[in-house]
Amino acid sequence: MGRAPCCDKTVVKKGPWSPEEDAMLKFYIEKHGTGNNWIQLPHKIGIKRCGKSCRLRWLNYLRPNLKHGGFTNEEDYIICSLYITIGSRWSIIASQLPGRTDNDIKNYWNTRLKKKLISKQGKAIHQQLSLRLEPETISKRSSFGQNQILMIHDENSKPPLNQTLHNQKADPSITSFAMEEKRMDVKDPVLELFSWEQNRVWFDIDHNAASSSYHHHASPHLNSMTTTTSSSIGTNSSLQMSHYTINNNDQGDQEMFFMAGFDNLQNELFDEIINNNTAEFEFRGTETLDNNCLGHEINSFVDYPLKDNER
DNA sequence: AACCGACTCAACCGCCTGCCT
DNA sequence: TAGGCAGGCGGTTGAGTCGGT
Repeated sequence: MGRAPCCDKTVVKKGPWSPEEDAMLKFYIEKHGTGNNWIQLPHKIGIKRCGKSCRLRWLNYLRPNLKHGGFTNEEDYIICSLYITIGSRWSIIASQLPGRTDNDIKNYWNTRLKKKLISKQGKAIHQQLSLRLEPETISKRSSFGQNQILMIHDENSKPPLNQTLHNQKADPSITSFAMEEKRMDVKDPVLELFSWEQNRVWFDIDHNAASSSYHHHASPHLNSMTTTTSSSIGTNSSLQMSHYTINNNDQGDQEMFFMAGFDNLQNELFDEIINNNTAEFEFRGTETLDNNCLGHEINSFVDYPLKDNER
């Protein structure tokens, strides 16, 4: 036996709301509030609607300060960033966008934004999103912090998609990588090159002041992003690149990269991702050592467009 | 002008969660 | 602790609209 319905479906009206119904609902709630009981609300107002329908109508259409349509580039960016990180948890995404409803964002993503991204970045990125972000594989209790860059590689040598996230509850202390390996010879600014190969993202660090050149290879597998690093002098060591993890329900932890200084560039970078067929980003900045933590201060980036035969 | 497929988005459905008794 | 219930949520639907032929 199924669950009892919340109201008598044979009595309540369904379909689009009339202006009169809207006016009655709006007038009543503005005067009396919801009374913390949506089920009783339509009876008090005197409209033949299901309580859930009243709630939805109020939240998605009638309540004050709602915005409809006209999503800005910044909103696009936030939606994409959060979708990549937490999946289709529209209410959480909506909580980051004042005046937007989860329904609006969901519709906008499904009808426009997803296609926009796919058309710009190619099918591979979409496949990557689908693979990585099956909602059931990510804990609903996960959270996220500031200064995160989620590096998404794909299987076809397309560019990684780097995203930084906004969150009002972010932990401001998260600003740098932490290395298990203690490195005491890092003094001067370095050039960092981010790129990708089959099944892995990689970046080079050229230590001007050091006697060796290090090549750090990150292998962001679906369920484990523990990385390894190797240097030109032949040592291999384990590199912990993240302070932060997202718990997958069944498959262990998923890690992310963190960097400092990226916030200033995120909109510019995002515009490049959205509007151009960017093949590669090269990040430039400063590497510092602090309490045995290797920090990467990103000051600028250069993007390289896709070649014609890659479009 | 008529048709038709694609698109949009308001609204519904049903499951899950958390609160209350 | 268990059961009932309302709220919350994400997926889906379908009527209306748009644009191309």
